[in-house]
Formats: sequence, C-alpha cells, structure tokens
Amino acid sequence: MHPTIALLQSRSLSMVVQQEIERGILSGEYPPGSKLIEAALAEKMGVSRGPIREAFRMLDEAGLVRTEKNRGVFVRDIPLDEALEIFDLRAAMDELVGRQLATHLTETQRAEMQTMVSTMEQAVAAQDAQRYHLLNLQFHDRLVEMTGNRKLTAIYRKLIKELSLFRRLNLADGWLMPASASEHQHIVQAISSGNPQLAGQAMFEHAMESKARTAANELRRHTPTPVSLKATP
Amino acid sequence: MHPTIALLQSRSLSMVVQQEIERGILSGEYPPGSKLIEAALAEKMGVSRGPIREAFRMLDEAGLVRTEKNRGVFVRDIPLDEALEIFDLRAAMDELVGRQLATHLTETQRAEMQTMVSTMEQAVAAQDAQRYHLLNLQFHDRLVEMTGNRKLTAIYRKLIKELSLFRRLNLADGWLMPASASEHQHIVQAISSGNPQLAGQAMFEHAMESKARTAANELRRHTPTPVSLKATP
DNA sequence: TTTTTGTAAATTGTTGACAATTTCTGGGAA
DNA sequence: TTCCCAGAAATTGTCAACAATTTACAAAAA
Repeated sequence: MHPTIALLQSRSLSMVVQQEIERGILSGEYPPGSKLIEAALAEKMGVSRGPIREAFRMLDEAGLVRTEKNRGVFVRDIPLDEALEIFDLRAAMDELVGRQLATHLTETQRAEMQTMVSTMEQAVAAQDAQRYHLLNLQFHDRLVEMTGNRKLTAIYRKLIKELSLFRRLNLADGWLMPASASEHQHIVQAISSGNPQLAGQAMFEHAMESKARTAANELRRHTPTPVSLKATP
Repeated sequence: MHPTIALLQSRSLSMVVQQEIERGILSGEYPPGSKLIEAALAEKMGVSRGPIREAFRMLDEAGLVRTEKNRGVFVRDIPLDEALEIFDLRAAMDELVGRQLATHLTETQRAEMQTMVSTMEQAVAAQDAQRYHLLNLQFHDRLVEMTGNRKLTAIYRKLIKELSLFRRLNLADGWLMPASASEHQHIVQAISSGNPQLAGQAMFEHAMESKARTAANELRRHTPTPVSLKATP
C-alpha cells in the first residue's frame, strides 16, 4: 500500500494539521508570541476551520500554544522562571535515565552511546555549533529512549519542545559547546560503570549545569555590556 | 455576577465540556475501555458536536482517552506495564519534591504537613480506607504543590489522573493502608531534617514501595487463590 | 451450525454558514 | 495634538447539514 494512502487512513486530518503547525512552531516559522489565525491556516492547508481548531486544542494541551477566549491562539513564550522549572524537572528525569541505564545497559547500547559522543567531538573539532546542538539533542533523546520507559520518553520530549520555545536558549550557546562535550564522555563512563548512583549523579549534574548556563546567559543578556569586556584585550 | 455566567465568559464551551467528560472518566461513570459517542454526549450536555470533538482532542493529548480514526474515542485502559513505568517516573519526581522541600521548607509548611499526617492517622484508626485514600492523594499533591514548581505540579497531576485509569489499583488497597501511613511520618521527619539527600530518598522509596505493592497486588490477582489461604486459620 | 454477504442504521469526518466578540479605522471633540 | 467613540472589518464560537466509514443485522450459502 502506498505510504501516503496508509498515512491518511491512520491519521485523521486534525492530526496531520497538528503536526504541520507544530513543525512551523518548532522551526521558528511561527515565533513565540505570534498569533495563529484559524482562517489563514485553514486556507493555507486546504482544509476547513474544524480540524484547525481541533489541532489548536491538542497544541494547547501540549503547552505549545495558549488560547484566549474570543481573542485567539498564540504561540507560547516560555518565561525564564518556567524554563528553569523545566530544567529542574528534566534533571530529575535524566537522573532516573542514568540510574536505569546503568543497571540494564547492553554492550550494543554502550557502543552506540560511545559512537554518539565521538560524533559530537568531531562536531566540536569542526567548530560546527549547529551540528553539535542537533547531536546533543539526539544524544539525550536516545538515552531516554534506551530506558524503554515510553511514558518517560513521551514527557521528556514534550519538555524539550516546550524548552525550545524559550527563545533565548538557542542564541549564543556556542560558548558552552566544548564544556558540555567533555561532560558527555563522563556520562558514558559513569553509565558504563554499572553504578546507578554514579550514573544518575552524572546525568543530574549535567542537566543542572545546563540550567546554570542558561540562567547565567539570561543574566548576561539583561545586563549592560561591561566596558571591561572591550577594554581588556 | 453569577458564577456560572462568569465561568462561561472565561472558559470556552469546549473547556467546560472537557472538564465534565474528565470528571465522568475519573469518577468511573465512563469506565476504561468504554466508548464515548459524540452525539450522545452532545445531546446530554446540550451542545453541538464541535465542542465535544475539541474536548476529545484535549483528553487524548492528556492521555485519558485514545482515538481510533473512523471508529471513535475510548476511555483509556492503562496496562500494567505502563502503570509501572508511571510509578518509576513519579518516584523520580517525588524524589525531586523531597529534595526541594528539605532545602526550602518554612515552619508553616512543616506544620501543615504534620497536620495532614495526623489526619491520615485518624483515618487509619477509624479504619476509613476511602477517606485515607483521599487524604493520601491530597498529601502528595500538596507536597508537590509546595515546591512552587508549576510545571512539575501540572505533570504530576496528569500522571495521577492516568494512574487512576489503572483500574486494578483502587481495589483491595485497604491491605496497604497502615503500612503506608507510618511511611508518611517518616517522610515528614526526613524533610524537616533539612537534609535533601535523606528527604529525597524517603520520598523515592515511598513511591517505589507503592509500585511494588501494586505489582504484587496484580500478581496475586492473576494467580489462582491458594488453597492454603483458607486452609490455615 | 457456521460463515459469508448485502443492506440499513449508526457513527465519525468535514464543511460552510451564521452569531458573537474583538479589533481596526477614521472622524469629531476636548 | 490627544482622546474618545461610532461603525466597519476581521476573527472566533457555535451549530447544523452532508459525506464517508464503520457497525449491526438478517438472509443466504457452505
């Protein structure tokens, strides 16, 4: 059976629309704070407003948009304090991931982790921040997936999507690329050691450092550029 | 202004419908596996099918129902393995709760926790399993809320709702009432000690024991009643 | 009996229309 | 100028109708 046919038979129109709008949001086509107009999206996608509205409800429940009665639907703009809350939550989940992987890791999985870390180190060597960022997301997503806990995986991914709406995150994270890289090797070692406590701690601290870097970044952004920065070569 | 009027001005019709269906699901009026028919619900609530469908999409995203294209919407029946996954996730979140409360607890909060535990002990003394069950849910919900982490609170509540669809959970949990009660006092002490590691561990272990009891309960349910149970008085 | 097949009923998927509300816009008054 | 306020335009909220699909049921065939 043709794959497109199969897709339209399993996925309803509203689900296709939901995925398409979500793609637009995550790609930045619809930036945080921007308004999503039912009629415009309906025409653009060649469907009526019904499926669009159903997709809106899904995206709202997923935390990607917010709905104001009689005023419309807006792409959510995650405030700093909520982002920090998400970081704490993610750290706790990552700790669980580390513990579980340490107790159940197969040799195949260990090799896959090591390959991912090596690939990331290549990206660091090539100064390819964009590629490193993508690989980093993949690495952590794959680790969560390896636990086999589907609910954990699903919620983890939702959190990552929400975090991506914290716009300030993406900018200027080239600074922290090398620092983060060496931590990954440490994570793989901790997990491979088979010590759940150690592995969990490595994952937790890695996540919390990510939080600290984001908070520091934000602080710097709201602080006028110090004169000393240009004054001292 | 009449409260119902005010409600309809802030919440849209689909949100009211969503809450009503959710109430029906959580109360057991619509048991797991049962089918939800758009037209029937629409007539019952005096609205058209549009808001019903939008509510369905929200409930689907929240994990309370599953949607099969062209076949309808069904109340979700959480399988044992998924329930156990949720227990693991909840344990990690509870551990975070314990750690954070231990570091930031106010005297007012400590007193409130102690009051809740005392109330639960009264329910145990009165053999009121129903009331104990409710108080237990309240206790843990309040602890999560006390952390001030709204995202954590929101996700924790979603998990609890999903767990309530694991029907086998509610039955015969009178067995574990007294055991669980003393653990709560231990949790309050651990949090009050101000030691994050200790408090986190207490919360984590409490959650994992809850998981173990559920798993054991399930095992017993699928095992034919041993003759020895009646043979030995 | 069991299985299959065809038709009617029930149910879901989608659309367009209308009502209600908000937003925009331009003109007049302070 | 700035503020305010119609009236128009745009947008959302809700509904009813129609199309597509599934389900129920009864009769026919194996």
